[in-house]
Amino acid sequence: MTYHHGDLRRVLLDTALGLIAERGPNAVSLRDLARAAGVSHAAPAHHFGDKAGLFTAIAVQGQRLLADALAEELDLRRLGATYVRFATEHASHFEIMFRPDLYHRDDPELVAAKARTSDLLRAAIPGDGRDADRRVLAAWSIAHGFATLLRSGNLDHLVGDGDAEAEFAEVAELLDLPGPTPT
Amino acid sequence: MTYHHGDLRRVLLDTALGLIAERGPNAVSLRDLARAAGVSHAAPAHHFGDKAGLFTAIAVQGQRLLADALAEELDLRRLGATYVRFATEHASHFEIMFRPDLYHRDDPELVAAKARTSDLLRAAIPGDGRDADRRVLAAWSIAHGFATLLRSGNLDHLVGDGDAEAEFAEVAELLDLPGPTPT
DNA sequence: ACCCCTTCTTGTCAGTGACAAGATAGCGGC
DNA sequence: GCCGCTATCTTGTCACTGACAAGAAGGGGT
Repeated sequence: MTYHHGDLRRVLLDTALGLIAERGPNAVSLRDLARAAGVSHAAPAHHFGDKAGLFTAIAVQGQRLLADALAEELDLRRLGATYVRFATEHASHFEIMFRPDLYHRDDPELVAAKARTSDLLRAAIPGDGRDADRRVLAAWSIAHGFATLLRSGNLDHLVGDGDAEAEFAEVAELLDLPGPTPT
Repeated sequence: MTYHHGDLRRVLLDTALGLIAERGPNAVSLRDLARAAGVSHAAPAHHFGDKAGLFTAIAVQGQRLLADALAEELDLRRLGATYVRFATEHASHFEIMFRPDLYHRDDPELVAAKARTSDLLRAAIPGDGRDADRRVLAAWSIAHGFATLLRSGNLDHLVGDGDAEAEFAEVAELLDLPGPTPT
């Protein structure tokens, strides 16, 4: 229990997410993390190899969570809202996921998780020509842009506090996308 | 010339932009910057006070450049393309501007520059009701999302190398926005 | 000639990430 | 019951970083 509690990796990940939520990724040090988890300053390095390794693990977890969330939404027009909700509910994950300079971009697990997310997005749009690609691009861009601007505090004067998701739903209506399986 | 060349601040800013372009903002240290500029390790601190102060100066410069670029484009539908072009041409600035954790968010100069950019965006959309707000939001989101996803390497399989701006122009057509001054 | 302010330097300190080497615990084989 | 083996975690150390303090160099005004 004391030396080998076997759960350290999970504890470290959870603790790291908490620290990131408080202070942002830049202000998190491996030593802070170790202190917060009550272990020695080199324990994190063993599990993640690197500081980038820690963030890689978080990015992988985030991609999987995002894919899971997207997989449950069938209506294309609501997919964007799901994306925005993910960005607010899993802010720490989202924060890391789109900062490739923080983690190991070519980690196999990460690449796989990312591919799954990307495939889900792609599959949500009917058709497979360049037009369909553009629709994927447009839908992803508007959702990602909204979520990112929101997180960086650039929309404070345009969007209220709790209703970000609802606000986005109305914004997304300006985008010309097909409804749910109109066949 | 040697001791007081009076241009150090500008030189440091330019050098910093170069370093950021090479290695990203996280990998830039004040001491690297000082070395690259050929001055002592504390010289940057004098001009910018802080590491965050350096990034604040870059963010201010970026906001002004962006505002200038946007001010020259009258056609609303091309505003997004201008935004995307700015993000690729001034990648280092863009990178910093939307990382509030890196700089002093409440710097007066920064707030002013940001307000000018925001006003320009706002003024480009006719009307002033909630509908107009939503159009601003939609246009900004899709441009920002596209630019951000592009920069983070998430669109590599969807968008070619040099034609990002053209590709975005086509994507943006899916957005329902009024043409240039349809009065 | 003097003062004063800005600009830049030298010196120093705690904190950080990475690495090396050692300690501890659990587990299978015999 | 004991021996090794390996994964897990600790202790010790190093170069580097950001921040700060104190001082030197230059320039302008009077």
